[in-house]
Amino acid sequence: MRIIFLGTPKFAVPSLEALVKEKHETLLVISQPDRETDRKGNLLPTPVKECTTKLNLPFLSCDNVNQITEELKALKPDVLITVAFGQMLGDDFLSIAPTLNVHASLLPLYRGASPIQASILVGDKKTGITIMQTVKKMDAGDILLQRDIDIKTTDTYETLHDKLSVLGARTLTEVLKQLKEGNIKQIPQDEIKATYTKKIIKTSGSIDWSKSAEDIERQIRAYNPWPSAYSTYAQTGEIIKFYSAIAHKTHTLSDILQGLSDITASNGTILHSSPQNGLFIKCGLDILQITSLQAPSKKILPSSEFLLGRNLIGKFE
RNA sequence: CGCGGAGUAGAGCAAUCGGUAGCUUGUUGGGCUCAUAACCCAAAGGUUGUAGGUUCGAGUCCUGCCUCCGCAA
Repeated sequence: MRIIFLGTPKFAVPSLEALVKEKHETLLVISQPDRETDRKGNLLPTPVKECTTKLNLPFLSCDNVNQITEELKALKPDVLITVAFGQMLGDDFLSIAPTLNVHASLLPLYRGASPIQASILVGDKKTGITIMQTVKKMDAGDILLQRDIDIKTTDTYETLHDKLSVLGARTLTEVLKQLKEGNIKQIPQDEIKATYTKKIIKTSGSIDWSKSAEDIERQIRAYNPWPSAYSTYAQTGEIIKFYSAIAHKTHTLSDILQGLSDITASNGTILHSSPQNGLFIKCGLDILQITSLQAPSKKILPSSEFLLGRNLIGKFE
């Protein structure tokens, strides 16, 4: 099929590669303009742009595709595909040809910018990919196909993102195949069940120690590696980032910690800290054991190594 | 030249005014114990990222370069 592909970040790359592999005719690939910079301030190409250079595909950077609808129409595409593109699409654009979107959740759940993080935060057992029609209302179009995937208790944003981006590519090729054969059903979304997710910002990572250890552990996984869950170490005022942790029931740990610390302390208190046993922090419910963390300007370290060089006392706020 | 931090033993960190480079852990050897991620003794392990400069003397001060990290999503 004749396809115009719109995508920007890493998530979209496997889908684009799949189109090429399935020998669809990729008329044009469009990304947001390059925005990320390295430490020296040089602009970095978007992952999709980088991929097109490698695959030798026609490419265009564009900060508003609604202004080039005529040019796109002239290419006579059969279908337009958006994967994490990042621009609002207007009526003119959507009238060019059927437009499909690859979304990383089981819609109508988690519409919006951070579906992967949302599914981990909530503690869902499953999430998945939805291929749907792109309409003006965000992520609200009719569903063409869904495929689900288990969320493991060890999955972080990064691992789940990578799995879903591959699943997204596979699901997309399936839909295109069905579309070509002309036997595809469209199922409207149940608006009542729709939920929405916001764009993640830096401060989303701030830890509220009055939450349960389980909730905080999921927050750590959902925001690993970015923006990462963090908290202020009261003793020095430094922001410490947390990358992995284990939630323990208070009653199963009280034996281990007995005599070492006061498990009735306030939320955020460091109950125990030693290279041998690890780092334990009091939460609103139960106890969180931090297993890897990072001090400012330092590397991410397992807690055993982190605690060799410095002893943590007091509390996090 | 976007702003900031860092580089010291295998690993993680100290080193006050510029004056003997230490600590924890790991490794190796020995000892002890019913027993441990236990305890005791000993040893090995460093061109302090790199190239220069200042100095009687530089981990420390100055300049260039390399590498890593945070901010900027």
